[in-house]
Amino acid sequence: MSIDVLHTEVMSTATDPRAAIVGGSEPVETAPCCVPSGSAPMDAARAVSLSRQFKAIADPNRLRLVSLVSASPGSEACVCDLTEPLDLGQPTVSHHLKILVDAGILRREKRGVWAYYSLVPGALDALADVLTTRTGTGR
Amino acid sequence: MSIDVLHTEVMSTATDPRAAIVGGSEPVETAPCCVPSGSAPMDAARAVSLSRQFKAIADPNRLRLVSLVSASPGSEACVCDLTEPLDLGQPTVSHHLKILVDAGILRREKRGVWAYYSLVPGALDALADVLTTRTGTGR
DNA sequence: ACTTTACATCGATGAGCATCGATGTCCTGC
DNA sequence: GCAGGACATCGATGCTCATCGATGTAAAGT
Repeated sequence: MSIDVLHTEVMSTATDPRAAIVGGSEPVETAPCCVPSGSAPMDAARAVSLSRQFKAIADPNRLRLVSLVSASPGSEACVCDLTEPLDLGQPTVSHHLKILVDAGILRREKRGVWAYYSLVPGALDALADVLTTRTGTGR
Repeated sequence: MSIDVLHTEVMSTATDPRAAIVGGSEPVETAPCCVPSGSAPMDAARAVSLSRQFKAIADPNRLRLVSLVSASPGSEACVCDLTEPLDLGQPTVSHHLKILVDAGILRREKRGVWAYYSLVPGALDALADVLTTRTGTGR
C-alpha cells in the first residue's frame, strides 16, 4: 500500500522543529513500529458502521437495558420487565429496544402478547474485539 | 449471587398469561411481575459514567482518530497529522481530540509547538471488559 | 363483540452535538 | 520586536436524538 496512510511527512522545510526531534535524515517511509503492513488505520465506511453500534450502547438507559436483559432468567426479558427499573415510559423503552435491535445487539422474539428481547450471541464480543485490537485493519 | 438479579416473577393476577407459564400462586402486591428486590444489574450512575466513555468513541471521526493515533509511529500523533486523513478542519479535529481526552481515552502532551496525542494505557481495554462481562453488577 | 393488556408507531418538542469561521495564545525563527 | 506556524477556544448554525403523550395493532380473557 502507499505511504500516504502512514502520513509520515518527510518534510523538507527547515521550519519544522520535528525535523530536529526525529532527526529527519532518514526517509522514514515504512511503519516505524506498529502499523501492520500498510492498509489504512481504519476505513471511513467501517468507522461509520462501527459507530452505529457504539452509538447504540452509548446511552445510559440502553446500557442498563442490555445489562438487564443479560441478567434476566434465560437471558431474555419483555418490555414490561424493563420499564420499571429504568423509570421510563413504555414508548421510550420500546424506542431504545428498537435501536438496539437495529444495531444487531438485541434480538426480538414475540411469544403471545409479550415481546422477549435477548442478546445476539457474539455481538458485544465483536465490539469489544474492536477496542482491544486497535489496529483497525485487523478484522 | 442473590435471586434478585433473576427478578423471579411470582405473579398473582390470573389475567397474566405468564402466571400459567411460571405457575405462580402467591399473592404478591408490590412488584407486579419481575422487578428485583433491590439492586439493579447496572447502577444508574455507573451507566452514565460508562456512557460518557462510549459516547466518546461512538463517532466515526473519533473512532478513526483513535485508530490513527494507535497506528502512528510511537503510538502518538499531533493534530497536523490528523486533519488531513480525516478531511476535517483543524478546529473540528481539536474539538474531537478534546472529547477523547476528557473521556480518559487519549492523553495530551505538548512538546514545543506540537501537541502529541497518545492512548491512555488500558482505557480501551477497560471499556472492552464491560462488553464481555455482561453482568454489570459484578465488577 | 367488548374490554383489557402488551407493545409498536407517530408527531412534537427540547436538549445535545458536529461542524465551521473567526479569533486568541503560545512557541519558534528572523 | 515581528512575522508565521500550530493549536485551542468561542459563537453560531444546522442536525440528530431522547423523551413524551396520543394513537394503532394484536392477542387473550369475559
